[in-house]
Amino acid sequence: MNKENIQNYIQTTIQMPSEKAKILADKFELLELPMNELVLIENKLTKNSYILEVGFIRSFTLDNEGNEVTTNIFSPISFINDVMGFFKQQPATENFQTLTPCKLWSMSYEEVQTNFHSIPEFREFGRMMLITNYSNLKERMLGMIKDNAENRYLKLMEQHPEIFQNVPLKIIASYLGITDTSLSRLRKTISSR
Amino acid sequence: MNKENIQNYIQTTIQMPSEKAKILADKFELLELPMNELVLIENKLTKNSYILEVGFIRSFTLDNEGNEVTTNIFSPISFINDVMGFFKQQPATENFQTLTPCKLWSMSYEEVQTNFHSIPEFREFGRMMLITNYSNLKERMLGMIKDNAENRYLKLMEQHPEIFQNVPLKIIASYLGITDTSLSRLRKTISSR
DNA sequence: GCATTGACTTGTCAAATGACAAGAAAATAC
DNA sequence: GTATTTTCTTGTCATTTGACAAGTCAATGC
Repeated sequence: MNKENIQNYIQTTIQMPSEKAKILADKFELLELPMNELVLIENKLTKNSYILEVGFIRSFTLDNEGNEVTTNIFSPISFINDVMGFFKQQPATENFQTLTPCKLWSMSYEEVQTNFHSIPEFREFGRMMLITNYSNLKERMLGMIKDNAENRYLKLMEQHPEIFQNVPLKIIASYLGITDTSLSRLRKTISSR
Repeated sequence: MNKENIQNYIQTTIQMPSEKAKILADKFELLELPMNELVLIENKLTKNSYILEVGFIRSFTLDNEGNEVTTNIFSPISFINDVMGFFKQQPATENFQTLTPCKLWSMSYEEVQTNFHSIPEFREFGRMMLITNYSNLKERMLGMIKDNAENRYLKLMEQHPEIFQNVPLKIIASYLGITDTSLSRLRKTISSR
């Protein structure tokens, strides 16, 4: 089982000897999922943490009218978790769903706890995941406030072009905070100039 | 100098002996500010952390059209900081401004670092501030997605009625993501039924 | 191949919201 | 007290956006 990518991911997140990173990487278990599978479910306890090596995953929740709203789209390599729920061992506040067949690496809550205690580098890795997640959330929040839909679209296009090759536009629209109809019009306007 | 409130705040955040909480509280320095004063400034390094004991503070940033957008409104007792900037010692991503005369308790970055190392309870307190902040941000994000302006208004009214007694409606409107005009109409609609 | 399904685009219309301006009300300064 | 400034409300109008429906296109299943 080739865990080189995971090892690299861990190592680029937190500086550590590559043997240490290898030991950590070895603690994750392979999980392959088909398309449209739920990885985490809202209101259910989060039992595992995941690293996404291949494929695309989105998180979503329902608004008060019952419409699905995509809150995030993850491309490889990403740490996948309802961070808050996991760290506090509370139910997840969102659903996570595969958008393509996915190759994930999984670690159970108990395993995480054990490794937190015994491996300082892992603790540091976990802390960094929390901080990164917070950072991303804040940036997204500010983006939603500061930019209009067109700018959000252009930014996503620039920062994550791979998403447009792999994720349906209606999901992307929902992530951008607009309807698929509006996104379609937006794309038309942009391409016509 | 009466630091009872601060001591209580620390103690309700993290369980600890009251002597410990007293020691921590004693490390904060009093700072009294008039209305409309900037506490933290966007793109400047965050030198201090604050606890707000009396008064109201907002955080805001500018959107791409140059309009001020209020991202948060803090009532006492709150921990006031650009958490991410402070922990990473990067420039703040938002401005923080007093909306009324304020009584704050301040601790410098160096002091925080020292206490982090020497006092485990303080480290724990800091970690809890990060988590609380993250939680709030996420809840706000989901609220912005799930609720319409009216529901956001009603929620704020319910959870923080004191804000309506102390903060101009135009600031509240901006926080709710609508114009002051729309908020005014919203209030009219609500009160007329 | 054809049928079916889902994704995407486009048109029409309605509703929500913002921009702007004017005026009322409240707070503050003098 | 009055004057001045700021906040808040309200009206009008334009723009944006969504809801809904119809139709195109592409992928998949049989």
